[in-house]
Amino acid sequence: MTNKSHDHEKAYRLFFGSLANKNRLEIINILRKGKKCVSEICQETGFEQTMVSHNLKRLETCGMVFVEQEGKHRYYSVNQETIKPLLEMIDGHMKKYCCKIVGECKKR
Amino acid sequence: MTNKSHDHEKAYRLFFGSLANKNRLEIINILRKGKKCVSEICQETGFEQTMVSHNLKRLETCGMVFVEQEGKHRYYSVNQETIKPLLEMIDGHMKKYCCKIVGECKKR
DNA sequence: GCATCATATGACTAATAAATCACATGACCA
DNA sequence: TGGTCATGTGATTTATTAGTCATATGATGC
Repeated sequence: MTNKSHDHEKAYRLFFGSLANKNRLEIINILRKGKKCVSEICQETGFEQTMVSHNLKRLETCGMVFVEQEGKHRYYSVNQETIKPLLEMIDGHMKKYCCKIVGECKKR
Repeated sequence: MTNKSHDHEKAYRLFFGSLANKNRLEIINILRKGKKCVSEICQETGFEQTMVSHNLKRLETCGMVFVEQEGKHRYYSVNQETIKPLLEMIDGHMKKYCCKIVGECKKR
């Protein structure tokens, strides 16, 4: 296939992979409640700063969160236009299928 | 935290992880175009049957696809109610951010 | 310009997930 | 009931990803 479709596929993979991770999931769920800077996220989660930064970068790369500098702090917030409704929609799906998923996993 | 919230988190992780993979992404995009059985998917993609089955199982576990038996064949189809609109919404996000994502990746 | 606080980055190791291989099951028909 | 076609499953190997450590950058105030 062309390079373009390869890039395209890679971007999708990166996008989904961004939330296929316990820590990033926790971070984005905190940000859903409102804008936060790195150190606030560290405090709220107990995570290491470097790990939080790495993960925020990934979320930012994928267009899931935006960042703005305020003095020495950098405030992160979820993309309200696309990601907020998307996450809500996924919550809807999960309301229906979460039990099933958990159940199937436990079988193994 | 409780077991319940742990399960919850695990289900989300599994859900997102399901599409964070080149092959499953290709499979679900084929299914978006219509119901297909395993061997048809193999033909269209050139993938091994066992790999396709493993991946379909994962998609099915997450409620992304449904399966129905027809003779010796098993036909898989995307969940029209929740997953179809979800994928369309993500396509919308990607239309805006795909270039950014690809770009950021290439820097490294 | 230097100290310090907040955050980012790169390289490496550790953890996780995916593909493959060998085999099992299940439907159908002779 | 035995053969074969379609698909599923478990175990192992291989590949990918994430977290950590050490260090860099960047803003602020003295």
